[in-house]
Amino acid sequence: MATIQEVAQKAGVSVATISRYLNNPAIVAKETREKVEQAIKTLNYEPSMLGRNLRKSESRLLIVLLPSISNPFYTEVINGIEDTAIEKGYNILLCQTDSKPEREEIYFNMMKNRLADGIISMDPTVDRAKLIEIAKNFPLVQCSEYDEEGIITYVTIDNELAAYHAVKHLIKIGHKKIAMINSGEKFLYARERKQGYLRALNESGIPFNPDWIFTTDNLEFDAGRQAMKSLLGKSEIPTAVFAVSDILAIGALKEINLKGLAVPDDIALVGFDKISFSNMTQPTLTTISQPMYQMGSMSVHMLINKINGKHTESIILDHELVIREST
Amino acid sequence: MATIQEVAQKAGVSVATISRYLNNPAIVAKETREKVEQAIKTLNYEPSMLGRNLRKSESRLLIVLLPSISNPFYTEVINGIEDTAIEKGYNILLCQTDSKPEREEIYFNMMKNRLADGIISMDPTVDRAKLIEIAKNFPLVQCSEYDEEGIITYVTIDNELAAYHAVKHLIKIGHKKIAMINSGEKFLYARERKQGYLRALNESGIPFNPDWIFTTDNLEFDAGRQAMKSLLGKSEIPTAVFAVSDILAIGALKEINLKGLAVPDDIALVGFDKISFSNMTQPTLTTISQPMYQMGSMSVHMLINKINGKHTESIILDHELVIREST
DNA sequence: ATGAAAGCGCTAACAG
DNA sequence: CTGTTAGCGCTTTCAT
Repeated sequence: MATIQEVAQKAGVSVATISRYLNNPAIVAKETREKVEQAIKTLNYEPSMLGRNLRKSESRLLIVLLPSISNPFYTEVINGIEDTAIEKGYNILLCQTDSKPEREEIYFNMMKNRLADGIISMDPTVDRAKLIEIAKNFPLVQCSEYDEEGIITYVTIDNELAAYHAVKHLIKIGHKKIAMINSGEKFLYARERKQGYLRALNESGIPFNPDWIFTTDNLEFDAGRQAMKSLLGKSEIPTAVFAVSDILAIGALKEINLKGLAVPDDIALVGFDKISFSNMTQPTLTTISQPMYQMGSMSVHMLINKINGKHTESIILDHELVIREST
Repeated sequence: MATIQEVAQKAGVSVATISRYLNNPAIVAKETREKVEQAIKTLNYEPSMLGRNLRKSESRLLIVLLPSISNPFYTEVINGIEDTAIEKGYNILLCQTDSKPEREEIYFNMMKNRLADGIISMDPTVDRAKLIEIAKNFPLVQCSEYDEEGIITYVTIDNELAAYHAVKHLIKIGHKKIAMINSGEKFLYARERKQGYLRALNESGIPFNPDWIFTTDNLEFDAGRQAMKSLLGKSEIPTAVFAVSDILAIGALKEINLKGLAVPDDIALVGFDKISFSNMTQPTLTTISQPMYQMGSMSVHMLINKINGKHTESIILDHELVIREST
């Protein structure tokens, strides 16, 4: 591996000239430039990021913190993050916490150790106090999550309104017995979506039946099945279900099918996220689409602003109700 | 951000001592150690990886090259890679090529620029010549793919045998009209799986019907639907289908359902990969399970061996036929 | 057990 | 337009 010194020697110029050529070829004289190009080519030189990074005290790496990469919701957000990061000359470190604090610790330390220039946190289970402490000392934005205290810059959607739209849609097509499959209320978005659900019911004068809210302890397929199983066992069975994630809805769909019931004729179903699988089920799933790619892209812009010391406002993006076969 | 110098000054020792404390606390005297610990704590010192990396000329980063993170097959392999890498003190850079050469180029350059210590390539569409060139100059292993010339170390399964097992299973439960949904034969695994399909037919004296092989040009859900649509339009319709990926099989399932046919009664279906979604469909999918996690884990071990200059043999892992409701 | 000093590869004043 | 020089923060001989 050739170094900048060797190239300088070969080209008969100083290392500064090589560095200038690398960073701004225009400012070196045409004649010199040609000599440099020649030397670089014959030595097969590639500049070392290690040297550059130390000198500029930056890594051009962004940490993306998420619970798990296997959740299709995140994969689309990541696409937005990645494309924008590359465009801006950054690379991303995808960090799965699996909701384990010790993993989280590793990634926060990488930030402290200057291995990354900033963090995009998408983990809802992250330790709040630690996150705030990091946010105070390093560039950090939250994506799809946010802290109610508003200390941390974020990009998200209006979860209350999105849930309201979903349930309103079910009411509009004639449903009155509407259940909700929610995730734990320790999550802010779960509390907000429940509010939207309640507001929609309330507005239409439909009484709230606590029997029809099922709270899962995770967002996996099986949790959706269990939830539906429970709902189907109630004395009065709902005719429509709003699930706060497509995977939960797909689990519910499975259970409905197993019981010999049909969607949407016996039970209508609305999911959340518009993951690609939601279009592969039989029937396809009505769902709330979040602007996932845009969320990712925006977070990068905001984070890079922060890295460059600029002030950035939090932002709330629009969602969309996608009506398909399940309602 | 405190530096090692400041800590040294505060503790009244030399920077060398701080460095020793950081890397091997045992070799510094107990009394000095305490002074150092005190200084580190009061200054809130965190060592900079940038300095360390330059000095040791390593980045402790591994590039993982894959077509797309949204394919669930890769997510599980990645889990194996990530866990093992972290255990070994490395971090991973997940790099999606989207099968675009220019993206590939970026990541190869990162390697040349010493931003990573090695590459795990899982991309079947990678430019072969370039890959070999990189492999000659840098630590690189292939995961789930391999080059027939055998220059590059790899970890994979026996695709021919896996396909053979899948088709043999269909024959055993009484099928004779067995179609195959394959991906393009530019992919080695596609050619190998076709060989396995043919061998199984041949061994049971079932004549090969070229009408029943459909070659898709991608691995998406819609390609599976199109393939099935075509197969259902043939003069003679097969009673069983072997698809080389679960996503293709799920697409086929959708099309079968739309035509009012039932799986497995009218048509039996076997997929490949055992992605988590293959257990969420109605009916659940019979499939070939690859040891994805282990493949990821092994690749990291092999790559780190290479990084450390040790010789490493390629390896072929076992697959497993998982019989579920679709057959 | 500790310190002094060199240097990893690069960039950025500064001077000319 | 180009060269000289001083580091960025760390590790690692080589002495002591």
